[in-house]
Amino acid sequence: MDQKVDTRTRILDIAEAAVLEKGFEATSIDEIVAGAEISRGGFFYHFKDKNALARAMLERYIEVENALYDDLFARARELNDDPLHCMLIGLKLLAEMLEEMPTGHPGCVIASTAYQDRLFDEGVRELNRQAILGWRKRFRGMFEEIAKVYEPREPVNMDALGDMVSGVVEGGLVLQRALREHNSASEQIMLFRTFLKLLFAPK
Amino acid sequence: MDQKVDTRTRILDIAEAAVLEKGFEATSIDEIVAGAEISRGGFFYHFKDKNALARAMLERYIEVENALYDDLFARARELNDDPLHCMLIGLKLLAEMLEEMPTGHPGCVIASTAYQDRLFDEGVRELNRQAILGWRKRFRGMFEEIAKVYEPREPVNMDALGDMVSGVVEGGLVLQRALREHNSASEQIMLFRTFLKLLFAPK
DNA sequence: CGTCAACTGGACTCACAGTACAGTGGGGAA
DNA sequence: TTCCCCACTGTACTGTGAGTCCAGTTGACG
Repeated sequence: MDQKVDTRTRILDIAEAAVLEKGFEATSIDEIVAGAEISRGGFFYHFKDKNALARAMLERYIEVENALYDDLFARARELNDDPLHCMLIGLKLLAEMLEEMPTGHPGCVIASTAYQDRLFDEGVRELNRQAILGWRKRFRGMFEEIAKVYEPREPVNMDALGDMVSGVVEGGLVLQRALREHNSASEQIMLFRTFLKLLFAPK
Repeated sequence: MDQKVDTRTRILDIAEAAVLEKGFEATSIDEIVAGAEISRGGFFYHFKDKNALARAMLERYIEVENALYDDLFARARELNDDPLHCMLIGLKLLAEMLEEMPTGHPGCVIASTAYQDRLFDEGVRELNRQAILGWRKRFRGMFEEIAKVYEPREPVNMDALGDMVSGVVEGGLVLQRALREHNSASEQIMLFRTFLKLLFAPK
């Protein structure tokens, strides 16, 4: 079924590259079809419409992103057992990774779909929402571990702090795109890291 | 020339509301034309194409946003002369204002255009860029004033810290849109405020 | 040998952006 | 009073891209 590289995956690969480069709306089906060397009929055989494509892309993105976070913080944990230092190392690794990514980062697809809202159906929007809620849960858990060891210097809402990881990444990517600077996102993450250092500083 | 409400302004008003609600691409010219009660010819008399409309909208947005910041921090300054407290009060006011805005905040147009990139011409992109650079300058100046009085607890890049205001707002608005929660942006600003309190805390 | 999944290819419809241009109504300058 | 021009109206057209429909082809497998 997928000896060479199955067509569906090839469509997603081509679409992914195009969307990261110029956005979803600016990417035409004809273009994807040409890139994947299939017919228009072939495209619609795999995806009911552009919405179905968006959904499939988002699903893949979110999986990749989650795997990336898993890997990042697993590596950080190997380097240091302390939850705070693990977090700080993980964020450093994330910042470095973002600087090395020339084109774009999966995260930006979240913002992209969020801002083109009505172009997508409820399924896509809900997927988006669940992804962010998943990251909230993930990071809130980590922050709670940290808070057990280091009492926060100021009271903070742990859900909001969890969201701040996603928020800083998304915001950084917006800045990066608009400014045409390639390190804005990593700079913003490093500032967030400074925040955490101060927030959980031992007395 | 503009006794009732001149047509150009009326077009911009209608377009603004529609774009804030559902995004630029999802807003058709026919729809704007119907809303403003003019003919298609009338629209193209005022705007060469959709790009020109985007540009005019962005220009207006950026002006409004700048006026808003001027006003906010002027009010903050009246309440407290100290640069740090002025900043903290200003951010509080901003957070409150964001919570009261039901639909959307001008800022989101920045992210929106940043992510639909190729849909717009270089003029629009450059406008976007200059707006963010303007805010960087504005907030960097304020942070430098603060740093003169309160030495930062950790070394920070002042440009990046200036950008962080825009980044946190943009990121917060992305979260807010995606999560369908109305207070994410204000929560994120309040966390950023906590960061500043810790960063510039007297020893 | 038949059948089913995975396509190809072509001919549609529809919506929307954008062009072109002829005409019109009203207010100010000559 | 006339004329002119600004701010439109209205119609008709082109082009592009999404999406539909469907008849036909090809190759793997039972």
